[in-house]
Amino acid sequence: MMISTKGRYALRFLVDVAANQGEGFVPLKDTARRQGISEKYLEIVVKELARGGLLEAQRGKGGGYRLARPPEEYRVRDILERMEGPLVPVACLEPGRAACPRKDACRTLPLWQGLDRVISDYLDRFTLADL
Amino acid sequence: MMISTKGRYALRFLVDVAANQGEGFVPLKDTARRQGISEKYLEIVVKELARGGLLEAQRGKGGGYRLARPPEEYRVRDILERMEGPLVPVACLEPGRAACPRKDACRTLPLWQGLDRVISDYLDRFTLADL
DNA sequence: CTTTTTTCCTATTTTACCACAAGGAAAATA
DNA sequence: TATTTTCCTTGTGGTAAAATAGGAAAAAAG
Repeated sequence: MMISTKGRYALRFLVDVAANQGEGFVPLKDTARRQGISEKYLEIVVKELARGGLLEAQRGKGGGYRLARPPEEYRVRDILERMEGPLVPVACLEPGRAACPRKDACRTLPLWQGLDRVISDYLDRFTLADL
Repeated sequence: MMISTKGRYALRFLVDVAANQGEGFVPLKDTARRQGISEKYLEIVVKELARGGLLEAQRGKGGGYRLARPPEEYRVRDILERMEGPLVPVACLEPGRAACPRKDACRTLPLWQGLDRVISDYLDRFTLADL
């Protein structure tokens, strides 16, 4: 599996907030109920989004979350990478990794590079506004 | 990560066998050495390929493995799915799974279906002969 | 028939991550 | 001051990845 609940919930949360924020803030509790996601677990996910500057938070009564920017500025790939780490399909393509000693002779490397490319390109074509 | 060492090793093993089988069998030990893979672990991977009919095995001296068919009849996707299970990017697309109750309202489902499509299409374009 | 080479089989281990659950502290509003 | 919300820490049960260990069974060569 490439995308865990962390990434999927993050996306669903953002879409829900985008759809339900008028001028104010959307409390996590409401989204959790609407989306049928465990409140406590969603907290973990959302906190990560807030730390990444994707969400603005407001505590206390009338508080909650809202998008930090307009929906069309959220690339799906950025959201997912924040939660999942790099979305490479195989370990040998991970950034910041010592180059594989067989990289020049490896018959399969080009295959993985192509796959990585295809996935990245696809996910770059979508923003929150498209959902 | 989408593809684990199981899938990657399987592919490398098959490529190595294809390249090194003349008329006879290629012993696992040799491939393990050439590819720098743990012999014992590679056994597990290869046994799965043999059970799936992708390889023919011969025990004893002069034995080893060879391809059951010509290289161009091995689709990369089939090889990987044998080792990894279904290659879907998210759990909700797993075959034989109860349909998600929100599937009609889900804003993100089409995104995942498209991603799944893109990945499958890419991996269907390659066979062992291409590597 | 014995030795060597190879695949075949079962079990165990280590490590890491996933998907939560629990309980409260701190802030903000009414 | 009471209530609502986010924030923070900690624990937990399950599952999978990536091996490792130790031998049994077959096949060929001597």
